[in-house]
Amino acid sequence: MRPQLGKDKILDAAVLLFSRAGYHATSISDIAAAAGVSKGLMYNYFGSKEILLLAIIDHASEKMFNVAPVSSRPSPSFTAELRAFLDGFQGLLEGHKEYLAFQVSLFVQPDLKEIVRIPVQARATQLLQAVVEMFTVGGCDNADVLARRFVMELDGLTLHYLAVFENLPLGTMIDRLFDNYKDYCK
Amino acid sequence: MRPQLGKDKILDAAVLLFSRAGYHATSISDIAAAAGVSKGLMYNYFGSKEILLLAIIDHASEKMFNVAPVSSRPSPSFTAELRAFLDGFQGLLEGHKEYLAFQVSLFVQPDLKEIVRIPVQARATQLLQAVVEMFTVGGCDNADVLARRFVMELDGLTLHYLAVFENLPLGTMIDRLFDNYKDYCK
DNA sequence: AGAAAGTGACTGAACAGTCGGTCAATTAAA
DNA sequence: TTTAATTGACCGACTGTTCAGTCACTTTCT
Repeated sequence: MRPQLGKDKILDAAVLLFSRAGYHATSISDIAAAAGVSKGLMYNYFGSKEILLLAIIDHASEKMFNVAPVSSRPSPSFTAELRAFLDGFQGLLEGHKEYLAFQVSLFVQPDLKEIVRIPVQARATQLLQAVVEMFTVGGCDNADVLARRFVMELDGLTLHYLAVFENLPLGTMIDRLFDNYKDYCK
Repeated sequence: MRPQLGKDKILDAAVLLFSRAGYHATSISDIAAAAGVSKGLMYNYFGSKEILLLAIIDHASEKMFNVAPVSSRPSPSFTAELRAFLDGFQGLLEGHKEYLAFQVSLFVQPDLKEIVRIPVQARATQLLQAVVEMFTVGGCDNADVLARRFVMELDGLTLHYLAVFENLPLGTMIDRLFDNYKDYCK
């Protein structure tokens, strides 16, 4: 049987165009044209534009947020762990700026939020849990509360980086976060 | 009371529908119908949907973020000032949740961001300046840096409140922010 | 071996519906 | 009467979606 080349091409083109222009501003025709494929093929693989969106969230999020759980790696110290996490986060921000902005946009548009709520929220809690675990094995008091605040700060940084102040000194802000949290745990 | 003019009815309906459903998911016909007015009248006052959007930002933001500058009010103490600011912020979040989500959505959709960048960014820097001033008259060291981090945390909290975790204990998180920043200044 | 039958990835014209936008005509106000 | 406010039928462009049909390929039959 002939390999399904089209499906991946559609997926890749859709991620790119959705991230570049936004969900509503990107038409199925645009995606098909960018993928070098017919419009009909899209409906052969994905039943609708909304289903394509869900497929993208699975597809792209998996590649992106696939951080190994803290406990599975040898953790030399809490500060090293924290440093590594923040470096990874910085890399994520710098490497996938447009897609991250797109993902935020999904959650802030009522019509799209309804569609993507479950999978994205699952990813969010997953991330929160990973941070809680980092603080827990790091021996912090009130790891839950601390983790939530930490993630909140991370999201604030993300929002500023993505949208508000274009030339935010990302490295400096990350360093400041590191300095602030490194002494909270033993 | 004087009957509401067509222009205002359009503006109010547009704010409501844009906030409820999002910019792209709201049509001019929807707005006209909700305002009890014809579609043509909308184009009499606003040249296009984009211009209507800009008008809304002026209209709604003015009513919403019209916080008096810190220096014009008598400031009994920094902690009181901070408390008042945070209470005001909490009120803003609780009272205009949908509109705030809408405003965030504008900045995170590439096509809309281009349209609203200047006015919204002006509001953002205005808010940042107000916070800097609060920290400055409060006698903080590094008021600039502190203010930026404070605003970042505020934005993170906003994002969580708006989108991520629906039942966030807002009051508790605000209190925690207050406790954390109240001792930074003299 | 070769022919026939079958598979499924892929196409693109066409669909009904919606969109933002226009404008000559009507109504209300000055 | 002159001016401004307001209407709603109308337009072309474009939307997401459908589906009958094509064709390179594999499997089965003779």
